[in-house]
Amino acid sequence: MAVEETKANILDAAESFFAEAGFHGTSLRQITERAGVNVASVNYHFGSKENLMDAVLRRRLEPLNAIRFARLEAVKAEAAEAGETPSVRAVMIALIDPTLRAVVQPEFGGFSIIMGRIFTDHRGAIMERVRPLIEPLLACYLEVLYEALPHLSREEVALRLRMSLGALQHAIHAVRGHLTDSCPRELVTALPEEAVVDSLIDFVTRGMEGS
Amino acid sequence: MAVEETKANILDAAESFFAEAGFHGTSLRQITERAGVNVASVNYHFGSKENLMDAVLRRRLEPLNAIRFARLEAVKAEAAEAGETPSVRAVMIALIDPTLRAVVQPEFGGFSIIMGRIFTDHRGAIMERVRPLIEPLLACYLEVLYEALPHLSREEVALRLRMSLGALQHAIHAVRGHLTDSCPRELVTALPEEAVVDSLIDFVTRGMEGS
DNA sequence: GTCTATAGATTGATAGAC
DNA sequence: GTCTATCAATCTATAGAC
Repeated sequence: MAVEETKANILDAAESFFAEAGFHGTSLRQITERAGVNVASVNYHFGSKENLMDAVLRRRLEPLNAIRFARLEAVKAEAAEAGETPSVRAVMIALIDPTLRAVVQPEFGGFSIIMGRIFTDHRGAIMERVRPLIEPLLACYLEVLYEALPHLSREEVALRLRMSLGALQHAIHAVRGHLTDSCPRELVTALPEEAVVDSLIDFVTRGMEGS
Repeated sequence: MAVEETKANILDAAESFFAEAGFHGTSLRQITERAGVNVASVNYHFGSKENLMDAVLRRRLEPLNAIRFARLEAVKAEAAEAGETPSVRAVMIALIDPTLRAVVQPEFGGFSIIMGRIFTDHRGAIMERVRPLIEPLLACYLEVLYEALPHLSREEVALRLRMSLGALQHAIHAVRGHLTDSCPRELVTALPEEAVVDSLIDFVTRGMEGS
């Protein structure tokens, strides 16, 4: 088996198990068995279980963040060309649209579940390793939102962004739950992906802009 | 040591460890050591580690849910007396106000972190055990919201409630992060509890009511 | 009810043959 | 690069003295 294929198989298996049972709830033996590789290969290719989790996250987050940065730059450029400040709605679309669309792709497996869990994990070594992947992105979006909402305090804008991220996270779970398996009935949406994207963007735009 | 005191000490220690490292990331030895009790006492008093988690959750959720049910009933009664349907805002206050106020109390320890993690866990034995504590409450709130928003489809209302719960969850983390320890800077709010409650209620009311 | 001691299984990581 | 074998540590749960 080619090296990259072996690594990809390990990453796929790890992603699904970490989503299902969490980092501590998953053993390397489960991962290597599902990946069809040897027990020792995780430590050979990744160094440790923790490094493996890091690789699982980076594989998805780095390309996704590149897109989200680019989308924000495009919004800023377009507004600058018109001599205006970007609209709140345009900024939120730049953040939400690529995120939700990426995350519902089947190959993203349990990534959204892992991220959702990490996002509510304030402690632990893993959060420390994801933080540098998230903070710069949020900082860029916040800068633009401060300009777009000059009548609000920075604290208020940051809190509203945080609440919007919560809405995004749960919307993702609502759609993904629909795609995957057993969920509390009330928490799964029967709406198609398109409808959820639209509803979410309207929801957070109203939330960000109000009063 | 009195029995109830022993059990309470175990529950306190378990709550903080489960919040810090998760269910699988916590050992009974860590819990019993912090609680100042014997290793065997968990199995004596609770039967198993999983039952202990169940008890940790019930201790907080059952009284909190009783309050949230009562608050909803009060809103319904008040509206019925005036011959109207309850306002969306009143319903969201009934849900959010007691939740956020309970959860920021110091004795609630890591409960909000545990709940946040479970809420994004669609699988696993623990979710199965929490579900009956959550679903009936959501169902009651949804019934009232359907009436208050008759121009929207039921799917749309349910999705919006879910997104509001996401906003609530992240608002809780924003305040609690402020009260506790290291968090990503952007994700912690410097605003006082009162301001967060107000901002959150405005945010979700706008989100639920729009278009 | 609380304790010590331990069974029995599983873990992450590594050493060394091929 | 992949394998087997294994180490040393850790885990949950329980048995039995007090």
